[in-house]
Amino acid sequence: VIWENIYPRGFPFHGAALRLGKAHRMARNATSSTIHDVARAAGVSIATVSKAVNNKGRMRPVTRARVHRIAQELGFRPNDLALSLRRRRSFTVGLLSNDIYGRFALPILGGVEEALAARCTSVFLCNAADDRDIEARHLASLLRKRVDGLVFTARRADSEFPAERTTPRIPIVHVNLEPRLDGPALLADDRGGARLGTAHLAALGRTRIAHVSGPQGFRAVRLRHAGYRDALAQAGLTDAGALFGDWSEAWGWEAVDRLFTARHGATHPDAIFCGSDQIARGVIDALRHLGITVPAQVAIVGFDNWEVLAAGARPALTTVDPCLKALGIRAGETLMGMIDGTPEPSGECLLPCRLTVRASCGGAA
Amino acid sequence: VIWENIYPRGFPFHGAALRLGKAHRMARNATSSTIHDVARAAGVSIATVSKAVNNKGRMRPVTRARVHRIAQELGFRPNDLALSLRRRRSFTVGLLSNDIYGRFALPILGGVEEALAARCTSVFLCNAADDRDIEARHLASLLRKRVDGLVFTARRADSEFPAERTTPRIPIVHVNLEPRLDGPALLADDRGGARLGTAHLAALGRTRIAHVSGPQGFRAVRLRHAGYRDALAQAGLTDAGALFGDWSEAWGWEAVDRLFTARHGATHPDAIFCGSDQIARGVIDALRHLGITVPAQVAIVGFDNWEVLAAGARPALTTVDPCLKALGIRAGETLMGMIDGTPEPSGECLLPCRLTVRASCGGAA
DNA sequence: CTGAAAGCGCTTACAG
DNA sequence: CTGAAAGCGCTTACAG
Repeated sequence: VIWENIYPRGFPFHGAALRLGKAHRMARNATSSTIHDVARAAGVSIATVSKAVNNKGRMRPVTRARVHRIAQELGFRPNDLALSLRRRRSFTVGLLSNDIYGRFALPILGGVEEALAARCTSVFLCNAADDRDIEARHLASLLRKRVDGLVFTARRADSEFPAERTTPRIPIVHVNLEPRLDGPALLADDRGGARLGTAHLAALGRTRIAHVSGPQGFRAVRLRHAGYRDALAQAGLTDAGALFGDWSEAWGWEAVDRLFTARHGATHPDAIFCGSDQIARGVIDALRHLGITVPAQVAIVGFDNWEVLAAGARPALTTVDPCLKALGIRAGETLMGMIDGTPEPSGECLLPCRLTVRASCGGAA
Repeated sequence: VIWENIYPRGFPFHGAALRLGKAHRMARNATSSTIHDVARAAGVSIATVSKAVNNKGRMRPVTRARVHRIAQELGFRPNDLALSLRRRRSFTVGLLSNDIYGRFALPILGGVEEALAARCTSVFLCNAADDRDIEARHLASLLRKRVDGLVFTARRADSEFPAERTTPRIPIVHVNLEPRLDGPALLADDRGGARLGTAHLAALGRTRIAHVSGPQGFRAVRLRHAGYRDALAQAGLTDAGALFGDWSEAWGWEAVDRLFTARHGATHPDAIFCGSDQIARGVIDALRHLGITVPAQVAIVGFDNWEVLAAGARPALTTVDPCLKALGIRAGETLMGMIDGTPEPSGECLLPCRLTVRASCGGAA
């Protein structure tokens, strides 16, 4: 095929007749029609085309209509790159995480994307993969691309992320992450959520409520433990034991072994508030294995509302939902507000968790 | 605070001394220094700055060094918007899915992002959320942003996605999705994977291998079933029964009930090849509940290598890994190749699955 | 009602 | 060795 003049004015190959495959043509990003093409075809100036297609300014209705029609026929698609250059606003934001693969980043990411799409802005997805170099490169690239704002998220709220400490001069929001740069941080209220889950157990009449959670090095673990103790105190109950291990089902099995097999007598817990659904899942499976019925003998509450684990459990797991997607949506909206000029205080802002009631506590919703 | 002249030449407020808050300033995207600023400070022309910072052209080393230093001091960061406009290449691609929340989109997405980041191109994340309108809007936005290429992915390989049927004139690749527009499609080899899993069971000496899978409406279910039968035929074994239900643990429990409780005699399977890890998980738990030991009495193989389910199972699940992340990486590389001009045939390209051996079959790796 | 011109921030032949 | 100028594709005051 001979393509003539597919290179626009000013391009090195302009004017040459070149023999090119489709692939090559596509590589040059298939020069779609511009405002000049429309202007020429409609017999007007580019200024008029601009006003017409943007429904701005004043002109004879018939002119506007003709321009519209021709733009349509030519498949005219305004070039946002040019627009952004002029506007000094790209309608683009960067989402940077140290762990995009993590199960928890996903709903946040989806929420942010949803909120931004609703405000006509696109999001660049960047995974720093726990690598400082990659993180720096992503950040530099985002800044060169003139994103209007930045959102940071991480695997853990207490991550040392971003490592970069110089704040770029654009709005920033942190999601489920302690803020390390200027700008607000939206976090799930772990402590409040734990209070909610534990109080649910107490309200159902359980009096010997144990706690099985992850590594105490995690901020989330400490906060959830604190919330558990808050609720106990409030209900006038005493601590039936808090066990800390790792984030795994295996640890749930082991904890049950410690709580029910190794100990004896009537001191067994009648409820367990777990620090994660994974742990809760192990606990439930282990109890069934021991012939201890859930919820009749022991009621269980988890944390995370990780659908595949919680809904698949037998009985299905009642659990605290950190509402990560809502967090993402809220973050997206906050960022858009800042971009539009609404001042936002730096610092942490906690969003409430919700209890998702299934079958593992017996009580109905 | 009085900010003078923070608006560049040509901007409506240029030249005015304005009283503005920080938020407002940020909203205008904090006009960072341009090539003109550097040129002025260095006492050279912008052409020279351009050549200097890009290490192109020839000039006195001392000039280059000075420009470098000044650019550094001024925190000069080239504006990619301007660059892209000139180059007609944005170093940006769009990733559009009908289900970004899905567990399967995640590793694909991560793989694509990783491959593209390595080639200095950023990815726009777009979730169509099964909504035609949103899909169309995202697509239009991506095209206006002049992405260099597009990758489509979906919850199911046989999704009617994208709904849009007119192919944009830029490279496209489909990942784990039957192609509906021009361009190649990279898919996991479900049939080959199922063959792998079933053959593993046969090689271990199992002779009565059953199959428990999801809804037959899914392409993946039909292909995995076919692969299962391939392997059976190859091993000279007969079909010990294929059951189709839904993608849930509960269905795994029910299938076990049908296979082991409802039937009697010596005809029980000694192995089950499951169509998903979720199903396999239900099967394993149900077997344990019945006092049937895995793998001694019954060996299990799953499909997906969904870490949280497979590693958490007791015993840990041997399963077929569709290598989704590798698929994503490959897709990213293919797309970059196309953008650079390498022609790529349209049509499906299957990538091999791998067996991840854990404990549910007994045999070691 | 319509258009010419300047400008957004860059790069690249081309001339000096 | 260095710089003036044109051009990427748009928008917006301003003049006619």
